[in-house]
Amino acid sequence: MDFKRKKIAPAGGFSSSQTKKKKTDWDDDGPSQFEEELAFLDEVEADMAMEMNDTYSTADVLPVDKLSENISPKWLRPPLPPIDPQQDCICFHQIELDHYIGSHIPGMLGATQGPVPIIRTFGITADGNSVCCHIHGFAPYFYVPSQSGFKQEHLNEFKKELNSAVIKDMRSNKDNISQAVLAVDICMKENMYGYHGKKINPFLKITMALPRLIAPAKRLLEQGIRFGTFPVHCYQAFEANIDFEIRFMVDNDIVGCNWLELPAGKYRIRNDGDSNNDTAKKMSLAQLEVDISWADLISHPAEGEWQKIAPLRVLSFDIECAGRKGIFPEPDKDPVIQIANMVMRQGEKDPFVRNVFTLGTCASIVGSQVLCFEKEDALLKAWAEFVRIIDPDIITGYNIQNFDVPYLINRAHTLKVGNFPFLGRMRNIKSVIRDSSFQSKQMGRRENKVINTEGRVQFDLLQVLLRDYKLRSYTLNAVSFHFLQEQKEDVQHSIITDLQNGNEQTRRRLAVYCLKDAYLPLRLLEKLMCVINYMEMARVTGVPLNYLLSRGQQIKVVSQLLRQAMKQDLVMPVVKSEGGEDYTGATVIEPVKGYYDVPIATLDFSSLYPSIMMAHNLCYTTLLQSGSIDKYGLKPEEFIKTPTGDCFVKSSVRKGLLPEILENLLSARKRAKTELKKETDPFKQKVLDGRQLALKVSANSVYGFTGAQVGKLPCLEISQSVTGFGRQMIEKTKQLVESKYTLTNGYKADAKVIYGDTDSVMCKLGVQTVSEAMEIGKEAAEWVSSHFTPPIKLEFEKVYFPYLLINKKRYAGLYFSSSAKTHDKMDCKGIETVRRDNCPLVANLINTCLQKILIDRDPMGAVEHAKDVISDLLCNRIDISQLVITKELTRTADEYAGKQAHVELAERMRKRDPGSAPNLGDRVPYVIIGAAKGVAAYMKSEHKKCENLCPLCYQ
DNA sequence: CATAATACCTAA
DNA sequence: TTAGTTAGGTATTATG
Repeated sequence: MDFKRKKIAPAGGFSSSQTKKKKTDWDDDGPSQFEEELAFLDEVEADMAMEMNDTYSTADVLPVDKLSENISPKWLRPPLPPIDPQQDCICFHQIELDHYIGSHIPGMLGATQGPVPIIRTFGITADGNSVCCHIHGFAPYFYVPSQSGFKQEHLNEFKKELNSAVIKDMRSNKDNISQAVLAVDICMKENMYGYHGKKINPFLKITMALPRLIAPAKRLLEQGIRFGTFPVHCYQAFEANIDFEIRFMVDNDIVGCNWLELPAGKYRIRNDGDSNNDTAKKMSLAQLEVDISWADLISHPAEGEWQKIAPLRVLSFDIECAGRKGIFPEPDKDPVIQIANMVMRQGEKDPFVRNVFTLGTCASIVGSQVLCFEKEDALLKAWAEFVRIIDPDIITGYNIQNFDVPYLINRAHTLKVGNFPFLGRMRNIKSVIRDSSFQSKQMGRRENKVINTEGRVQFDLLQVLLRDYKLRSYTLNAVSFHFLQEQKEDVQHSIITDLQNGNEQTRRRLAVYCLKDAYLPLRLLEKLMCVINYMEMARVTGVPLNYLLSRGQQIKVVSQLLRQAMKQDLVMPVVKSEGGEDYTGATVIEPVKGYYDVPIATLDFSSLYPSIMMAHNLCYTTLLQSGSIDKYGLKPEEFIKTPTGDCFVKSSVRKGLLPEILENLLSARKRAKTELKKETDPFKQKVLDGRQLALKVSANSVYGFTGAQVGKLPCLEISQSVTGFGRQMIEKTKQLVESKYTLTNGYKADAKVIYGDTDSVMCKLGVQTVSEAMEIGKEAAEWVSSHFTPPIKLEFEKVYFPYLLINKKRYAGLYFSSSAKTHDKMDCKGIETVRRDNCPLVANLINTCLQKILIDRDPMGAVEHAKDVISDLLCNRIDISQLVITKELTRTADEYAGKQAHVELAERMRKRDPGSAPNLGDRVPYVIIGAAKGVAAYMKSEHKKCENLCPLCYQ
């Protein structure tokens, strides 16, 4: 008998701590692979420097406190070339845009007295110089229809103010004011109110009337939105719930991360001295700080040459703290002992700055600068200065947003390091920690800390991964393994303090570990093309980069909708959102369950919901209200009735905004794809690929937006019509396929649609080979397409052969698409193998069984295998400590009242070691500690004959 | 003990 | 001051 316990390889890249190789004596080990990699970077750099001779002059040191003698010239940005404001234009790649309340600057548009709102944007020139630009004269506003209860005395006050206004354009349009009034943006803080019958801050009154923006509102009010859902009189205000930044960007055709141009003669450069008192003093750490009026600014659409990306500086860092045994480090008690930094220019391969700040001595590390400090406060002070000198545009790391940055700020506060919390680009703005909670159906409730770093975008890799990827584990180690097949340096958390208290060699070991933790996020960012993809998303949807990480899906659609609405002279109403009835969604065709040893052709509608909206012109502005048909005397050929009974006018009467947005997105995607094919430069290819992906994702989220009942502009008539059309289409597709491909029509067999979900049908065509199935599939797709309104299109996508249909939303098959000879992959949908709430043993077992069934075509072999594994399990031949189960802990332990195993476990972990206790949203690996009732009896019974999975696995 | 309610995660 | 949708399978927990 075999008494040895079998080792089960962990599935899904998860590796429990027990399986890791333990290094007990690090001094005896040679350099790790990472150390060699670091050393290699040094060599590469030396060669480059020889060729290019690219050292920067130290003359351009930014006016911050000196960071001892360790300042390296390569930390500095390239020196600013001489600029003649009358002759030279300045172009920069804008990466952040915000606003503040400041005061008037002579020569600039806007109110001359009192506080004025100023837009501020940061960016980088093509040469890598940092720019801070103050944009003057743009005022917040929203539209108020004159008949909606706006008091006449307000209007009179407005007129008075306007008559004395300094902006001359305003005068010529003053007669519009009685028709439509532009009032304050409610997002403005401090004693300013939107118009809700409340008070209006006087300074805003005189800056409000931007004539070209009155025009559409006026027309709107005169004509009404003829076919709009929302009659004007129903709403107090239009576009009152729009963020000021978005308002500015939309009105000026600026999209997130595009290039801005300051034309020669139109801007003023700020400088440090106070010699010139009509020029404001430089307030930022940017190399170039300028003022300009909003009307003078030129925005370049992200096309052609302006698709380029400036050499942005990306800083990745990681800190280590000396925690007490078993207690999670607390910033008021536990010191920061190391901070590792990696700085890279976007588009380059390797970081050009690599260093580590250590508390206490540390032996040298080839490929990295080591900066040793005796005192912790000096270390923190120096690091903050380092950040200000490096002047990063993007700050990244792993969980920096909720751990590293707050910890550093709190620690610096405890140690009274005065200048520490100035991590942004503004000299006078302190970085403070704010708590924010964000909840959405997509991501659940998420508590976050927010730290302001003006001009620098925080790009916490953990947050990116939580948003974009569904993973079994989100530890840096697991993530690195999953994407890079690489792991962290092997240092247990518990020994960090011991390493710190050791000698310069042990601290060196810790420093290498810390460096790798700063390096890995950079590598991951690169591998996953996060920066490029996010920038393309910002450009496509028009929102600033930081919105993409801090806000939800809706703002992206709102931004596009506003832009399109402006083109058609329409304004967006404000609706109060209230939860209501759910509407019917898609159809899932009842599956004919079974194992199919014949090819199954799969036909899909490509971008089903967007194409429905385009085909039928579904939009807010085309929806007809009950009674409108008679009221406007519409002829039957001028409108359609959707399956849900809602009516929309055809595009011949009025073209909808949503269809237009979708057409633009999809045609831009087509363009990007063709450009991608032509492009040979791998960097540009990445950009284009990121772009086409962003375009696809944006198109698909438009439907969701219309159905979001707690949202900015829900319209269930649209969303339910879309799903209604979808249901009709999949049903019709099934009928068409089954009626044409029949024996009587001369085909080999009667075709049968055995399954379908939302936009796809799986067809058994009665043919024996993959290539036949492909051929008929293609023909069928084309033929069926001809029965629908363009651009709706059914496409042949793939053949499954063989195909195992277990249930609705649960199937597996070998996927043939690129070739009829060999399968591309084994495709599993909804089965345990793709779910993250199973123990890996189950996932592995089922995966192996599926392979036996589909690849080896040996179902009985699969049964035998399952029996063997269950037998091993029941006879205790599997090391139970390897049987790791992971489950999502999405609620606080209290809410569960200790009723689920993983919650119980979380509580025990907290008791034993509060430091390692799981937090909200963490995944908790745990082992079986007791079997359920009935398992013992089950084990005693004839489990050898059991063909089902052992309940143990599920316990 | 049977059934309903709920949690979780996925398909599209 | 902010949040994309519905359909649906499977396991676990609550309830009579």
